[in-house]
Amino acid sequence: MYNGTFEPAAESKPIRDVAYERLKHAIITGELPAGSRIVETVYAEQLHISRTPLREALRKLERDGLVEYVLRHGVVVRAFTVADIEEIFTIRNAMMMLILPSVIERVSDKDIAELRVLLSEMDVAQKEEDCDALASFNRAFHSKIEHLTDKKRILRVIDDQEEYITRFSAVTIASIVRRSKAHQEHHEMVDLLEKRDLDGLEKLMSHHLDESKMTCLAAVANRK
Amino acid sequence: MYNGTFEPAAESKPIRDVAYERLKHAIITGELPAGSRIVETVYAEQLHISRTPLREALRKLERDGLVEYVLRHGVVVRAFTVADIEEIFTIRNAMMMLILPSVIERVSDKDIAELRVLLSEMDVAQKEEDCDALASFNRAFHSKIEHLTDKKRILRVIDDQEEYITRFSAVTIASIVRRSKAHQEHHEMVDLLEKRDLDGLEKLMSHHLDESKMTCLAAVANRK
DNA sequence: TTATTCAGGATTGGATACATTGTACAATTT
DNA sequence: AAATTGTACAATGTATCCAATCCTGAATAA
Repeated sequence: MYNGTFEPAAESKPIRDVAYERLKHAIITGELPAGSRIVETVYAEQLHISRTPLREALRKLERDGLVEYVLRHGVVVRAFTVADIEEIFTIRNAMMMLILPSVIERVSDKDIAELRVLLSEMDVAQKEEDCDALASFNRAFHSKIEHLTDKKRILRVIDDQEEYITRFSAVTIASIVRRSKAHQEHHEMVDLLEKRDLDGLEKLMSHHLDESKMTCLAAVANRK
Repeated sequence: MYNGTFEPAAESKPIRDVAYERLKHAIITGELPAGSRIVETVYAEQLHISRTPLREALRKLERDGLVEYVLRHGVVVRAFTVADIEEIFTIRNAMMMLILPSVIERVSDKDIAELRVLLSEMDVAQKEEDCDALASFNRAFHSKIEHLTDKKRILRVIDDQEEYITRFSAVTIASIVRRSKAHQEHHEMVDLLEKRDLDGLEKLMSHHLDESKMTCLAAVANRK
């Protein structure tokens, strides 16, 4: 009888997925700015992999719309215009309204308790003005709420769109005024969730996303 | 002086894209039913290509959500549940409402004339009960209207969702009652477009998509 | 009979080699 | 000098090769 421990069975992701995530992260954070050309041989070498898995990763990024494939020229990181940001938030807002009923319906007291824990961590980050921490907490907070839905496909659309704007989240959070207001709204959201107040949550969330969009647009416009 | 004709410069797509489209088509039409395993060597041979481009095509399908990747087992065609169809139509409807204002704003008399040409072709197909032709005309009709918008990202979401339900369009059109009603509504849509009646178009489109959803759901439920 | 082991084939993961295409720039021609 | 051609280099497109893993099923042991 085998009495040892089970090895995690080398549940390693394929290397192509590692490459995919690394590249995606680089694009989203702006490390790879729009217009950058991704030359296969260069990045294969840099990631210490061969071209085959790297190319598979590029094909995924292509379908994500993060890079553009130019016939026989390879891929180039795509640019984001103000119109893009506008649309992304529009989509996100509309999709959010579609899932909120199911979120209210499915949220448990345990979920709310967990959200409150997150909020208290965010309180600290807010007080200490730790924008990096706040950015990732924000994302976790919204993600947690969204994932309460059972509408997998709508959720996927939201997730996709959010990925696009992650690259701007740092910029958005830099605004002190908005940061404090948003933080307050996050608290209100959990209160409304606890009360199962769909109407109130819809209004607040819609407002919250609109404000976020405005700040984002302003920040991006300023940067130019 | 060169006086001949210009060759189309062999603007051939990469083989991986051909493979991608072929496989996508096979999945969408149901030729490759849900649950089918796609073995790389088998399909590479069948398409007379090597595994490399085929794998790139599979990675695209993976991001499309049409196939599922199982660790070290390759890809399997994903199944569609009733809930999926429900969500797909919900997304499509919501996104449609978001672009209609821009559609009304941008539609030209030339566009309307072209839509009427399409409609007259659809009249014939409708009269002759040529469901295949009607299915592709339907798609072309809706596609033409949607593409009048300048909201590229929202359009992309719509297109993505529509791709998913293409596999059911034949089923939907099979319903004689719905077919005739839908055909009539298509005529009304162009009338409303011509009048630039946003309100009317929103109502009609929303109703149209709802009816389409119902028929689709009924057809799929029956098939089991 | 039933459980187990182990060999062999099948399949995916990844790397490498070769082919094709495109680009840059120098050489040449007008 | 301007335009054109040619050539070398660089990058992508595709095929093939090898390794690692998984599955199957026969052979064997309990």
